[in-house]
Amino acid sequence: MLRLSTKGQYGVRAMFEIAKGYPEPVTIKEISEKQNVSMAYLEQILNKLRKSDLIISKKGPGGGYVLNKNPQEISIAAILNELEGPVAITSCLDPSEGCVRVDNCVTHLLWKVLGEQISAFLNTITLKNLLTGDLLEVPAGQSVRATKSKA
Amino acid sequence: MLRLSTKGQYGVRAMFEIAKGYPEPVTIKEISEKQNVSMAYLEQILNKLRKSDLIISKKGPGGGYVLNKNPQEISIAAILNELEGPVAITSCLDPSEGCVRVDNCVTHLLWKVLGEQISAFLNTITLKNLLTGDLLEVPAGQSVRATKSKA
DNA sequence: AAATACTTGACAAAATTAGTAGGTTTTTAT
DNA sequence: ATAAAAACCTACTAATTTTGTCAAGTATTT
Repeated sequence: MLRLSTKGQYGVRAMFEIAKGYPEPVTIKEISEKQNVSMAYLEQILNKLRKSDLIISKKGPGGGYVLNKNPQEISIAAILNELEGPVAITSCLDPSEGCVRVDNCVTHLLWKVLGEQISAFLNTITLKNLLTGDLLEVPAGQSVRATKSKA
Repeated sequence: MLRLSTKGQYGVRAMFEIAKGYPEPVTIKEISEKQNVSMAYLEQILNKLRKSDLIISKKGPGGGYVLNKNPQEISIAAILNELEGPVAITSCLDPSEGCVRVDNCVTHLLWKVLGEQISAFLNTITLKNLLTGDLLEVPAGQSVRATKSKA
């Protein structure tokens, strides 16, 4: 459950390749070869990311894609938001849809909090973290909800 | 992104209704009316939950479904696991599939950690929490990754 | 025996995902 | 100027998953 689509997965991997080359342009062909994703499919993905100003494109020989910010300023959340929309565990919680039941829905708050936790997590991880691999430093035992405080 | 299917959503809501009636049996018809889901669809869902021993069914007049444990012993994670399988952000991370790339996949660890965080969260929430509504007590500002410790 | 409720399996419409195909435009180097 | 390298754009389609419905049974209690 809670699968990410290939667009999101490939998108992050593509951004990783572009981050590796930063600040030099990286071509679709290179990304395609290194990440083993078809050029045509990558085009669609990078197109979206370009329109949201996460990357800049340069045409012609020597061209390619370049990050529009430093790797540490681009979060995984930002990438996925562009490619898959905001985290929305239920359609209810998608800002573009809206909830009919709302008040009498016991699970509404549950999914809302879960979504917020996921977003918070993805916001703290940047391309820099992927480059240096320091994701490993997340304490294994740390729970999202280790303690419960009174409201 | 990261949508839960209706099966998972309805499943949790159905379990909530059964928990509300606990320890008296609750019929499919009641659940259907209160949660506004078709009886036929609910049957499929409850069938799965019964096979995994989360609930017990009683036939005949006065029958219905009953929780097989106390509400505080049934986590949301347990319900969703039965209906949608384990949390697996990528197919790579689904134990029933497996990853070809693994070692050279920079994002593998990222999705693994995210999945673990989600599972940890869902494991801490029980039907009891849904009944009493004390989900509200989760501190709003608490981040999954507030501090970074050295490995 | 009648009422009530659960069981099973097949089927199908709708939506989403995943990817292909083919042509256009811009830039650079010769 | 011209050719090559690269990104850009639009449409289409095949496959898969989701979201259910339907119908004919089976089991239990009163």
